[in-house]
Amino acid sequence: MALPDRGRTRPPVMTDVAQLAGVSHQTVSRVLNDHPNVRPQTRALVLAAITELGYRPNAAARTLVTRRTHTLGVISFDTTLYGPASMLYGIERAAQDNYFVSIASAPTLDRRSVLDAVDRFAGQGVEGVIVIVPQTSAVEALTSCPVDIPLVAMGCRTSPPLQSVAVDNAEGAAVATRYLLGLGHRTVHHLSGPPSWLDAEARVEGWQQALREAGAEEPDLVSGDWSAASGYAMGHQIAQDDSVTAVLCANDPMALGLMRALSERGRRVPEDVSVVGFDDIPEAAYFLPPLTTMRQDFGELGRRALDTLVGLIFDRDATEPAEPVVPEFVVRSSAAPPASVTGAT
Amino acid sequence: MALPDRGRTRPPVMTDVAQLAGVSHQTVSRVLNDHPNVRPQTRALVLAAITELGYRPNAAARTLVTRRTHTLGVISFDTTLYGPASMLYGIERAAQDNYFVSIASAPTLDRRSVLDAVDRFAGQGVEGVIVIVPQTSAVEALTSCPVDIPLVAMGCRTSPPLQSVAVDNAEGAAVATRYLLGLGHRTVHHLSGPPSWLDAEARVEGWQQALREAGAEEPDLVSGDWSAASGYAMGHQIAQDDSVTAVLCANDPMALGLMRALSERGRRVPEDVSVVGFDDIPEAAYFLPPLTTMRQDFGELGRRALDTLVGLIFDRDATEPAEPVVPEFVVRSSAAPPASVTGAT
DNA sequence: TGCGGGGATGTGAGCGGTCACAATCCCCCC
DNA sequence: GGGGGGATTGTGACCGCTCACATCCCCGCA
Repeated sequence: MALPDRGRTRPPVMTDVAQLAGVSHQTVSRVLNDHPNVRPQTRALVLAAITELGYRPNAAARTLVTRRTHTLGVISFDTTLYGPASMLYGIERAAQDNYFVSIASAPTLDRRSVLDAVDRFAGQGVEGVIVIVPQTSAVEALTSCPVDIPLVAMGCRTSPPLQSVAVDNAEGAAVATRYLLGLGHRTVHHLSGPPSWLDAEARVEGWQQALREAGAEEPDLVSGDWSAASGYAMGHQIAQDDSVTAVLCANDPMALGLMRALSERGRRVPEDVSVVGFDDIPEAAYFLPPLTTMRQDFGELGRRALDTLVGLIFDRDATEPAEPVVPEFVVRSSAAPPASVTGAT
Repeated sequence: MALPDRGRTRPPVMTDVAQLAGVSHQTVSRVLNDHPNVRPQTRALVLAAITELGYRPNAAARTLVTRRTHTLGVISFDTTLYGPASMLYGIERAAQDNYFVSIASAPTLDRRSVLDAVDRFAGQGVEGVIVIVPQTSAVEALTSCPVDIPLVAMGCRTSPPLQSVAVDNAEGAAVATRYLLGLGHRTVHHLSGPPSWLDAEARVEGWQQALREAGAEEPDLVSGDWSAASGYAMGHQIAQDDSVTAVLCANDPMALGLMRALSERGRRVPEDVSVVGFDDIPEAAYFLPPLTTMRQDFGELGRRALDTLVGLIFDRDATEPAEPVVPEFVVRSSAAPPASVTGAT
């Protein structure tokens, strides 16, 4: 299982550079690490030797003594989903200058599989881990994580001691709900995400609260699994109920599925039923009709997650919870006043 | 810039384990590496010491001597796009057991930025790199990559010596075009991807070839940038031309944008214009109307990319180009015979 | 009773860097 | 002309592991 002997000779090491430049290995090291107190002339000599030899410092050797890997791990469930993919992208963009980012997808989100992923990363020597697995089970597992490593959860609020950066899901859902109520709808139905997902739960709470504030009746909850397919399936159920005039969906794909189900049942959007999504995926503006939705700034979230993690890495006690990112409501045409208000059919 | 002193004492090392187990460090190493010739009793002793101490081998130290990092790098352009995200996911799932996968996104795909990414990875010591950046510029840069490292390009065919695993884009586009032609359309328009993207070009070729084979007139090419927004923008242009009855789009989001533009101009899909996409994103089945499209098996592609890369890592000369993955045509309802055939308006 | 030989284990030398510390060197000032 | 003192450079130890090799033990066989 050894690596084949690639290339002609063994790659140059620091001593080779030192020899060629006529200095000691330590001086080469100084040049490499931008130490002051190296004569410009000497530095130039070393630099020349480095390029001539095509020398590249050995990361493992350096790590062995500095104890820094400049690597962090990101654990995610399914990076094919727009949300996780965007967060991952945001993290990577933010980390690029200072860290390598290593990824791991947890096949399921039970305690075991999440903890295994953390363990794997710890074995690799990552300096910290960001977790995009906002399920209650995962969060519980992480809260009592046996591995001593800086950890940040991402996407939704978690309780201490587990640090997190979050979008204010509850507020987002509340704003959307109030908007629909404000349009004149008697009440708003909610097609939620899977029960054990924290952000799904937060959105449910926000929706409920807005309903309660307005004194509106709280319809039964219907939940999907984030996919358009589930939105479509549950959509048929929703479409049967003629009293439904407004539906808040927990993400955009489900809204898409719902709209298709609605259309198949001959119920028009927004004339008969108003639909609002969550996320603002790039395609949302081109749905038929264009989807009114709650935009999340995943890039910003990624940046904050990184900041928080770095804070944790360098100062164990930086435990002040970060402000949640507020989502932005994007009004397009999938939501409108109900027929009872406009007077139309 | 040193790491803070996390935890109470320094983590246990091999010698600690050896001492506790009453053996030499070498024996511990043997146990760790599943060497034969260790008495079961001794092995048990060592294992016990390991768990008692919570010992975890130091990856850097091991790498330093074995020269293996068990890490590979994936360079991608925008992992937010469905295609790249899925490929990345596929790679990660396939690699999980044997490698860590490190990611890097190239902000642009010029020579410089791609080569920088490879260089960064080389500095980290990855054993190989998979590149999901199928632009001509990137491929050219990679073909003459100065860094001696196993490299596999992903998504579309490249010319040797750069290895690649590919989807047969040309054939896919040809099949879709023939399908539309077979439906009775006089010709098929094509809303292509950006010019410098290899897979976009391959699809254009396939489309052209199918047209030529059928003796159909070849309309001017219209190209977008993969986004629904660009599909929408170009869609308006296409919608103006009443002679257009069938459009093959180079991916699904552009098809979505196109359909919206069409609908705004009062042209129905598929009655007035047939639309076919490419990729089969999970949402495609829920577009209005459901999109007929060419499905790509990105997971399989990821697996193959990994296989190829591993082949390259262990046997420099395994240079037989892999068979391209054939996409699967998925018929839904966005394409139909033209009005001239059905006799309707 | 002595010897060959293989299994089990120990010993010491690196792997390629960085760190702490020592050794120079140079310049300035008394 | 000699003594700081800072800038510059060199020396050797050491990070934690694996590798090559030496050693030791025990058994079978002559």
